[in-house]
Amino acid sequence: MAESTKRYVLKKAPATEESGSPVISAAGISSEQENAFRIDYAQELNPQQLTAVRNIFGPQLVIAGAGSGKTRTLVYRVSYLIEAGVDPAQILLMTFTRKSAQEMMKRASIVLDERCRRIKGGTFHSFANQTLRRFAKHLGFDPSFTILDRGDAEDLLNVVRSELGRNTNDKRFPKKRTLLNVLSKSTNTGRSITDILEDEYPQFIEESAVIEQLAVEFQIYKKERSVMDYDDLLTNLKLLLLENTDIRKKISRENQFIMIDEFQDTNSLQADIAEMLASEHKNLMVVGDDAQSIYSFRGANFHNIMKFPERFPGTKITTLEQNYRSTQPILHFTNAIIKSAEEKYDKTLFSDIEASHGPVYIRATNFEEQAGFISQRVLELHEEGVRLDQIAVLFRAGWHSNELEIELGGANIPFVKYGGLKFVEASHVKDVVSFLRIIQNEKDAIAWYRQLLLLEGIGPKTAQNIVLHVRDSGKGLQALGEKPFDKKKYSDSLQLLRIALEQTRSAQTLEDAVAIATKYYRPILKTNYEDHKKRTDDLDSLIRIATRYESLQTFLDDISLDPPDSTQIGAEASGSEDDKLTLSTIHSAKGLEWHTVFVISLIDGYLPSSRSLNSRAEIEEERRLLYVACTRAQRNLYLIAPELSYSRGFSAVGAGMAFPEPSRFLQEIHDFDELAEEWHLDVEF
DNA sequence: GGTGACCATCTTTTT
DNA sequence: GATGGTCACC
Repeated sequence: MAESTKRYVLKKAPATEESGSPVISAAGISSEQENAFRIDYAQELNPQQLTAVRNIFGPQLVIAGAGSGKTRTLVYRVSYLIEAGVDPAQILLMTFTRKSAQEMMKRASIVLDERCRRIKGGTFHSFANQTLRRFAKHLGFDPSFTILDRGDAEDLLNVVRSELGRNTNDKRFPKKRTLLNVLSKSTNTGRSITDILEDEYPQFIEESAVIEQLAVEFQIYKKERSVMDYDDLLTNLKLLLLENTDIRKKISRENQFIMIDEFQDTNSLQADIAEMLASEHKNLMVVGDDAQSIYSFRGANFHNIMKFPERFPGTKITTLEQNYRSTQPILHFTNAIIKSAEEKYDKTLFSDIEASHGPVYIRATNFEEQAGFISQRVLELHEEGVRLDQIAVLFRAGWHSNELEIELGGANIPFVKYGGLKFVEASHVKDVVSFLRIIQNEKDAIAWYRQLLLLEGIGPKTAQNIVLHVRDSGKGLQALGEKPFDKKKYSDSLQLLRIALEQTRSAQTLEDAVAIATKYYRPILKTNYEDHKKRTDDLDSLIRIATRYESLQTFLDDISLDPPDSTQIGAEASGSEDDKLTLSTIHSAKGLEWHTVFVISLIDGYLPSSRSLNSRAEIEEERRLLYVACTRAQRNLYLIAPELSYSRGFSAVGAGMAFPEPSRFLQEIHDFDELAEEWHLDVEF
């Protein structure tokens, strides 16, 4: 507002290093032993971190504030265990994404040696997947089961729904998306379907009996076809451990030391699994921060972390409060964000890192100006010697970066985007993947459907008949050429499909298999999609990704459980440039950090999202989201709130969105003016 | 039973 | 601005 003609200026950020940690004498457990260790843990870690590392037996809870060296602690604990003589294969490290597991293993092997790469690590889902493949038979599943992603699960649910006679014209019945939300929430929270309906979807309460039945049918359907959705991976693992004491004991003994990262984002189902995995030895360490709980929509409940000591009597609790990441002014600001939280466990982060400037707050006139400022500022920082991969732009939802992506494209600034729509979720990629899924699991009806519906002349009904025929005839693919399905309309294309499937199955390498699949698919792509030119590049990317895998199964598993990022693929193709700006949803930025962070579109309705205003709990989670975003910054933090947004037709918030207020979380900060400096932008013509 | 044109509805966030 | 659902016609 002030009529400032001064363009923004910024003093160079001091290139501060992490400060050294205090030393504490090695008391207790095995100091002679420790003396023989290659790493001087007392030298490398602060006292709290050291305590957490040395505590190797029994349950342990580590409350770790943002940037407090949580990863460092886990990494050193891994190496400590190995130095103490633990077989790396007996260490299980559960993390939120496979990427962070790999990152930790990498760091651990730098700290110690290659043995650290032999520990087991991954997400709950990937661990469940591996375990279930070993013991699938005990649950009546085929070990070559395929995994349904969200869309597949919804489609299958729709099939079941229509078989129950609730398909058309029924405005009173929830859509597949809602249905899956309800079922998923029920499994992930352990609450009954009726309970959830009453609470969140009262308009459908009358249908609760039907929905309960639908849930049962859905389970049967999936089992018959040897497919599991994300939730099944967890529930089936739990079931396996619960019903087979000998298997549970075996698995628990195989994993003598279990560590779980980001525990505030696990749900009770995952906590149950963790408990059973540790049942034989209780060597379970969980690490988390209640202030960073941002996954309650997936059934996570940050109270879980506080309940951990009740669940595991004798839990040792360690709190890490010193922050090694951000400057003190940034921490003053982030502490202020979380201070307004209704429910919090007091924890004030502090840092040794001084700085002359705090977070910067900017009101841009609109989204284009916001984008323009970022690209200009990024270029300047780059000039000053900050690598692009040390800069990130964070936002609430994937589409919030639309204008920015255009701007960056125009300014030739390379970037990767995380979160939002994924490469493998694009329909043409799913088409090819479903083709491959048929090879792995001939019973996978959803994959069959998808393939068959691509063929001219085949609709839902014929597709269903063909799938049933293939299953019941017992002749496998040969059945595709048989009697009722030799109609002229589609028999030729059906034969082409059969031949392609057979060729793919007998391919020597996975790469060949994917190449055959895409070759078969290319003409279909051309007729089905207007913009097939753009999409065809993705098929090449898929082949390239396949080269990294040995077996079809691991390839397909990773596609569902650890999918490659969409724009990363595009960027991979476009050049060798490694130094890229990061654009990311706040959720996907979890656990990461950058020299400079821009948090954009900080207006009410965006953050908090207009869809999260239904309850105090939801709003509080949005606040934590802002907290997570801001605590990613090491040296520079820019907060941007556009004054104008377009309300193009969609009426989620109505016309009021045209002149949005800055995020309420910013407005709630009392000393905002002292904690952040405001810059005014001047556009030069 | 399949197709295609028209309409509505959304889009958080992730395994 | 895409995707899904509905309806009328083949």
